[in-house]
Amino acid sequence: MPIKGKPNSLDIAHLAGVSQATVSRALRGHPAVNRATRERVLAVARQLNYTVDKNASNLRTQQSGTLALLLFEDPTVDDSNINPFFHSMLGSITRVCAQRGYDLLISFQQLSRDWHADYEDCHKADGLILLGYGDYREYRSRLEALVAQGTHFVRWGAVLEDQPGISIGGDNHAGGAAAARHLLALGRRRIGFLGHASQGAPEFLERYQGYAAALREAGLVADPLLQADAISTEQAGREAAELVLERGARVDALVCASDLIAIGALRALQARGLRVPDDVALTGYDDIPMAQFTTPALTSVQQDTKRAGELLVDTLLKMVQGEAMAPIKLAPQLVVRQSCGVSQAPARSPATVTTLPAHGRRPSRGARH
Amino acid sequence: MPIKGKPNSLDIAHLAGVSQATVSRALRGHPAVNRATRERVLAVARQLNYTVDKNASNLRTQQSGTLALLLFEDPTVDDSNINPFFHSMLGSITRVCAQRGYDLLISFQQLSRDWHADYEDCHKADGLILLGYGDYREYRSRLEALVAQGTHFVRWGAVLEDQPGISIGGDNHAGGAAAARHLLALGRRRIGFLGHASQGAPEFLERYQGYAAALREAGLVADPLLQADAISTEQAGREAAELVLERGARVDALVCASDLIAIGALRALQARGLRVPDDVALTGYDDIPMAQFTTPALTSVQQDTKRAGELLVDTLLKMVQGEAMAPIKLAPQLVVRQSCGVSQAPARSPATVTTLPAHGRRPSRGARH
DNA sequence: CTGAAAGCGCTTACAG
DNA sequence: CTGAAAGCGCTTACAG
Repeated sequence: MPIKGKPNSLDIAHLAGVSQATVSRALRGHPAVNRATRERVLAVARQLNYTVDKNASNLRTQQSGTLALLLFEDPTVDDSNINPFFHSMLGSITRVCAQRGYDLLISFQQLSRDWHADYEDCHKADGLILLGYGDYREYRSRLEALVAQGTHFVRWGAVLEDQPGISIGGDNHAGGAAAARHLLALGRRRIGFLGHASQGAPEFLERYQGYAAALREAGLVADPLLQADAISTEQAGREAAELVLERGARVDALVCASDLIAIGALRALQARGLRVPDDVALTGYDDIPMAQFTTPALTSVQQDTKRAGELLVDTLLKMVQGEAMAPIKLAPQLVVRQSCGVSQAPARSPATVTTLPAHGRRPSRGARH
Repeated sequence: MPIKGKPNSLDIAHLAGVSQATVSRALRGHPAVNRATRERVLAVARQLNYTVDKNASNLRTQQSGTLALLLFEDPTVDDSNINPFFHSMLGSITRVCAQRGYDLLISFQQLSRDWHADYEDCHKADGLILLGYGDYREYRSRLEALVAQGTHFVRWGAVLEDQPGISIGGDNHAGGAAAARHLLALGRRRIGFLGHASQGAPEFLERYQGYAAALREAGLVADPLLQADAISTEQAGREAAELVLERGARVDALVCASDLIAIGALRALQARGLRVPDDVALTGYDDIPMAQFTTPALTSVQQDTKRAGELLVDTLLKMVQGEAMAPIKLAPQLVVRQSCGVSQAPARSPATVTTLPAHGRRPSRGARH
């Protein structure tokens, strides 16, 4: 065997005594190839450690067998600390891609970069998965550009009306409502909300609206004095909690738009000598791994990241194949721990999990509408 | 503009009134191109939203501008739970790749899969970054195969003598010793070790050896009754702690080979009614985010994942360019929290950090040997 | 400074 | 069932 670089299909052809076209067919399992021929070719290929050059085959077929995951982060967030919620999404997406035989390209983009043309246009990926918490108003126009170019993409985030492209997200309204109802059922009445309740953060806004709706159901009104904006970081949570406390209004519970916010709030409360849950009860959102280690352990709204990853990948793959797909909302689950005080449910396991019906959308497998 | 698919360089050439070769040169910033010509080409390209087809250019140049990150996990680990330590490595590697202008392909491989030919051979990546905790004996032969094929790769893990390829890793001996010395300084004498102390897990073995060396320095001997094997999961940690306790030998401290093991041990101890740190002190390893949220917060040995990511990527990139590189050991830091009891150091901040000198290797920037 | 031409390694109609 | 040939979209000597 010559000690040249990687062998190509012509090398295999010579050694197997067939044409290069036949090598290609044999390797791809083309049905017309004679069985004996195919086996000869495969044997030679294996012996030479031959693999098909992806650049060449992709160029020829005009597809890449690769998906790109683009993660946008709030620029204010510390570079090295990706939101833990995304880790679990990433793990799930990676595995599903592998199962489907696709490679995954990943990139942590800044909103400022000119990403829209990056991957699919240059044929490095067949489609894009967008993940992130940037200001929705800022990047909505980017989504429109992607749609206009015919780029295939799915996005994790709030599922809104009249949205460019396909979004898959949790039912944030149901999740926010569940957290608030849980607190109401435990007798809390002065319930605040920590997190951006604005158009720029539609997921948080929906959680806020769910929270407010639950209060209304109970004949209460969401008190603006008990709400403070926060992005999804511990520090922002701490500052938001301090802001609410400084306003002096009575508060006996805080629904937080994320676990990181809740952890920050927990620290702020404890620093003030307030007891959680005795003085102020707390709920988080996402159920990141840390939630079970805080003291008290955090009651949180869990999103099914495993299923989310599957839906994102499979939806995108179908879109790449030309199918028209629809947005999907996933039902969240309330995970009850100790940060809200005694639950009425008998605490048999360390955490009690309640599945919530999705709000307005069917959460079932492959749900479309 | 015709509504055909993506424009190619010939389309640009026609519209700019130049040859296709000139378009290619202009786009790549070739110095010989006339300034006015280049600007005309760039203007047309921008207008048509043209991007170079990577498959074509990679095929032509025989390189990909892409690195592949292969993560191996212990097959016994739950699929959805990647070791949190790897998350932070992953974040760091991703960012460095982006900074260096490289794309990153990621894959969570099972050891069983035939990965060695996967990425570089088929020209999807110029080099491989290997990350993982599989059994070292099992995959050492794979590393040898990679070396034999001339594949460019770097690996995160124990830096051993006579190792195939280039490894970059923490100074585990120094880390294990630091944890044990800290406990010794606090008056503990019956110090155990939780984690695989075998050739199959060289990082854990080195930590164990550091621990044993520190005991020897203090005139003590590592008691086999106080050691139990564990892979890096909470459950394994719990079981290992239970095993040690069941043996009935007196124990007043446990050095754990990872934070997950320590968290499991913490739960096992507390379930038995033992107080941490009063009855048994505990140290972890890796300083994952959860370590600061346990009660008591976990004293741990921190690895500089940011720097590790930089070194992995930059070393690999140099290897791709033909440079010969050497292994690197990174100095770890002891992060003191509450799980070992009162520290002699005045606890000014919530955590006291001590940088340790690397053991036997220079930890300095770009260190080689 | 620019163009014509070769060629990277495949896949896939088109013949036979 | 198999081969000869075209062509995917680039980059880069080679001329001029």
